[in-house]
Amino acid sequence: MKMSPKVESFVYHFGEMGSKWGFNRTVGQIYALLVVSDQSLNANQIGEALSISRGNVSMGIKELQSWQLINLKHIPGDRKEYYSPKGTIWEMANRVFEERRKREVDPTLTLLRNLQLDEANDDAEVYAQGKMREIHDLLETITQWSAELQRLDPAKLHTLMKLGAGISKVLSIKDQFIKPKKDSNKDS
Amino acid sequence: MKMSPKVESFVYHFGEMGSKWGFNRTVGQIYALLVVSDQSLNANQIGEALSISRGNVSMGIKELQSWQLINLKHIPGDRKEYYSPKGTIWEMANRVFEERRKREVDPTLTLLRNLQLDEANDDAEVYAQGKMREIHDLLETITQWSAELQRLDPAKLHTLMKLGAGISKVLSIKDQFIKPKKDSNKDS
DNA sequence: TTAAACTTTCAGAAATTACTGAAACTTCAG
DNA sequence: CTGAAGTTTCAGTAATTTCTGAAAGTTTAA
Repeated sequence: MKMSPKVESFVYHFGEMGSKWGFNRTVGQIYALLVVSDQSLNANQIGEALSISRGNVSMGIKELQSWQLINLKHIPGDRKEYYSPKGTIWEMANRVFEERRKREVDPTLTLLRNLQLDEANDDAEVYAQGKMREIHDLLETITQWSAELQRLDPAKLHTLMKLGAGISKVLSIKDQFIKPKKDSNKDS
Repeated sequence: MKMSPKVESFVYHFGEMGSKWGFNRTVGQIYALLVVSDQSLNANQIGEALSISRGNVSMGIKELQSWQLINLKHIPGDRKEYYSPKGTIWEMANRVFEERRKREVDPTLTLLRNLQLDEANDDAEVYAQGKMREIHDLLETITQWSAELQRLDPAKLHTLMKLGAGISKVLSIKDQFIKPKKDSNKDS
């Protein structure tokens, strides 16, 4: 398993990107390699292509499984396990967002809610709690929207997104239909 | 400068979060501290509150400036510089997205485009280029949408977001208005 | 059962990233 | 100017994260 120069630069670049997106360089490289390979690969092939140890491949695979990003396949007459990316690229992006939400955003929301419950002891704490509430609301809003995005059919959503107008036109249409209720959101 | 227990757990938590969002623990802590403080703080106060060295504070401040996340203020009769967070929380989130786009997504798009330009040498490369194109299109779509989001008035957008319906209703409304053109998107 | 073929685990080593603190630099009042 | 009050830089050190490879574990064909 030798990578072609194109695949190689793709894989190395996505190793670096991966490390900014929640998994380490090697994990990013393994996933990138699987995505651009037209066939499933076994652990030895992966290790050989990326020049990393067998143990490291195994850990990387495990990590990708915890993100639900890969499929495992058995080829008849071969005892090795073969790996391939699960779902489309779009589904992959969704899954990464979703997983990070669970791992990072949810615990933050819990913390912020708990800190709200504590009575403030002085003005400084009142101010701090106000800011924490702003952050809480922002995170919750983003979470809700992204949850709804994920409930849509990916192919349809993709088409809609590419279709043209973009979100500002969408929102202006929404505006004409959904009139703000009188004084129904005192906060913010 | 001693942090209250509430502020302390908030600050430490956001230090950890920060390290998953593109800056290191200390930078996250400094920003979190400034956000919940009702007054601007100078470098000594920050260092004391977080128990970090003067040099580290300086590096953190510099990093936050490169993300355009803080303001600098001079208090008459005091030669120290005082720092406070710039803009609202929502603007902060926008700025972080925007900055990461510039630093991470744009170079990726460039790479992917360059790899497209190279003629494929065999079937495997044709397959790989196809996948790279999918990733390119996904990133570009996300980029466009987020750019449009940022062009909207933040306050209005926030209100709209909290208003109710959510994106799926918005999209179904859009659907009724914008009919797909006949066969106009052969790709995807 | 057994043993060959494969996968996983994990302690220690290597690589990377972050932090300290002293020295260099800057600014400004007198 | 001068020097006191402040900020920044950066070489060396510390902390953290990642990787290796040998040993332990698992699976399956015979």
